[in-house]
Amino acid sequence: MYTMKVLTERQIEILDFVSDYEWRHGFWPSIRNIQMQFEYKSTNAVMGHLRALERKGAIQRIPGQARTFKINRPDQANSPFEEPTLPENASEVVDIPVYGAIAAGYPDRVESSGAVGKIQVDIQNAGFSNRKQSFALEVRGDSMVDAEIYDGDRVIIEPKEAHDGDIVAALIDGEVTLKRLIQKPGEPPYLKAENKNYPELHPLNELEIQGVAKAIVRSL
Amino acid sequence: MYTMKVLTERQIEILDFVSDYEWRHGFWPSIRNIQMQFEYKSTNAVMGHLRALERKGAIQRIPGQARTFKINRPDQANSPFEEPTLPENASEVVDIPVYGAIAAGYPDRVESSGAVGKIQVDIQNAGFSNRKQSFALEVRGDSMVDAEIYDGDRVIIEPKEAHDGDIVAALIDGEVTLKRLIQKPGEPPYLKAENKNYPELHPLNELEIQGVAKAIVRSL
DNA sequence: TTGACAAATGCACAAGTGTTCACATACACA
DNA sequence: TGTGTATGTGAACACTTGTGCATTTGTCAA
Repeated sequence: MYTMKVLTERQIEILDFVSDYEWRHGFWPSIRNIQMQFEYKSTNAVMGHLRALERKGAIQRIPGQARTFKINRPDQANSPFEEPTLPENASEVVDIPVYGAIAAGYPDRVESSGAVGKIQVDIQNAGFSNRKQSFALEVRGDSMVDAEIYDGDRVIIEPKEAHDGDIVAALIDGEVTLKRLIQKPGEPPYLKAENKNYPELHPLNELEIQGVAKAIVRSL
Repeated sequence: MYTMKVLTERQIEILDFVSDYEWRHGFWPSIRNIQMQFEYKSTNAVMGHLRALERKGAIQRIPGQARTFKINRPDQANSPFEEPTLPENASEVVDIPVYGAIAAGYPDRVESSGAVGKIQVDIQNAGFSNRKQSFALEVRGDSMVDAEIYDGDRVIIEPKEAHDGDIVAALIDGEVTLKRLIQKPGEPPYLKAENKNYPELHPLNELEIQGVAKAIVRSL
C-alpha cells in the first residue's frame, strides 16, 4: 500500500485550493492562478509547493503543459505513477452537490445550508440533465419506506416541473419534505407519504415544488 | 428554455472528443491535442470548429487561457453564459465505472464486459477510498430485497477483503452473484440471500470475493 | 451563376504558462 | 554551529498555446 508522505499546512492549503478550483471551474488552475489566490509576489513560491507535493506523491503534473494536474488520493491503492486505465465506452457525468438533510417523516426545514459534499452520476444511466444544478439531500424519517426510500438515503433532486406521481422535494406551508405528489386534473395538488402510518399533507397556503427526485444513493 | 443550435457531424465529433479527453485525463485538451487527434495539418481547423461550437452555445471557453473548457448540456435550463454558483463547502469525489449487470437472484455471469457508464460519489459521504478502482454493477433479481436492494439498482463494489456480514460480489463456482457473506470462525464461508425464497449458497469448489458492496444507487 | 457556410491548409504572432537561477528568512535538529 | 527543509522574493527565459489573416475546396440553396 502506497502511503503518502506527510504534508505541511501550506502544502495542504495549496492542494485544497487546486482541488476546489477544479471543482468550481471545471478545469485546473494555472500557477499564476494559485499565486494570485495566496497573494504570492512570485510564481516560484507556488512552484516550490507544487514540487514538494509532487515529490511527496500528492499530485502529478505533466511537465511543461498547462493546467494538467492529477491529484492522488491518499487511500488510493495503486501506484500514483501508473496511468489509470479507463474503459473505452464511458459516458458523461454531472455533478450534484449534497445540501443537507430533508425530512421524509413530518415536514421539517432543510437542516443545513450550503453543500456538505457532492455526488456525481452519469447521465445515460440515471437520466440526469441539469449539470451542476441538481442537488442531493439526505433523507430523515421513514415516511417513504413503501417507495423503498429509507432513513439515511440520499436522494438526488432535479429542479424541474413535477407531475402526478412524482416523488418531490416540496416546500409545504414553509417547511421542506420529501413526498409523492398527487396532482389530479381539476383538483388541488397534495402530498402523500409512502407509509400507511403517515397522513396525507394538504397545503394550507402554499405548495412549492423544489424539484423532482431522480435517484437514490445509499451507503452500506 | 435555451435551445442549442443544431451541430454538424464534425462539430459533434470534436465535442465528443473534448468531453471524452477530459473524462480520461482529468483535464481538458489543448487545441493542438485536438488537432493531433483528427490529424489536421493546421490548428486553425480546430479553431473554426471551436468557434462554431461556441457560437452555437455548445461550449464556452475563456479567451486566451489554456485548456479552459466548459461544456453546456443541451438540456441545461440556465443560460450558458452565467457562471454556475457552487456552494462554498464541497468535497472531493471519486469515479466509479459501471461495468454491467450482476445477478442478485441465482448466480449468473456478469452480463457485459467493459464499462457502460460511471458513477461518482463523494468520499466523505459514502466512505469510498479506491478512486478509479471501485466499480458499479446493475442488480438483477430479487434475492436481496430484504436488504432493501432491488432489481435495477446499481451497487457500487469496492475490491477489498470481505468480512462476515458484508454484502459482496462473489464468484461462486464460476458464476457471479450478489449476496451476503457468512463467514464464521472455523467454518467454511458461504453466501446467503436476503430473501426467504432463496436458498443458501454453499460453494462446491471455489468462492472468490470480488469486492464488497459499499453503496446503492437507484434511478427513479 | 451567386452567395453563404462548413471545412481545411499554412504561416506567423503574442499572450499564457511552466520553469530555472540567484538569493533571503525562519525554524528544527544534531 | 552548521545543515537541511519550508517558505518566500525577484527577474528572466523558453516552451505551450490560443489566435488572426490569407487562401482553397466543396456543398447547398436562392
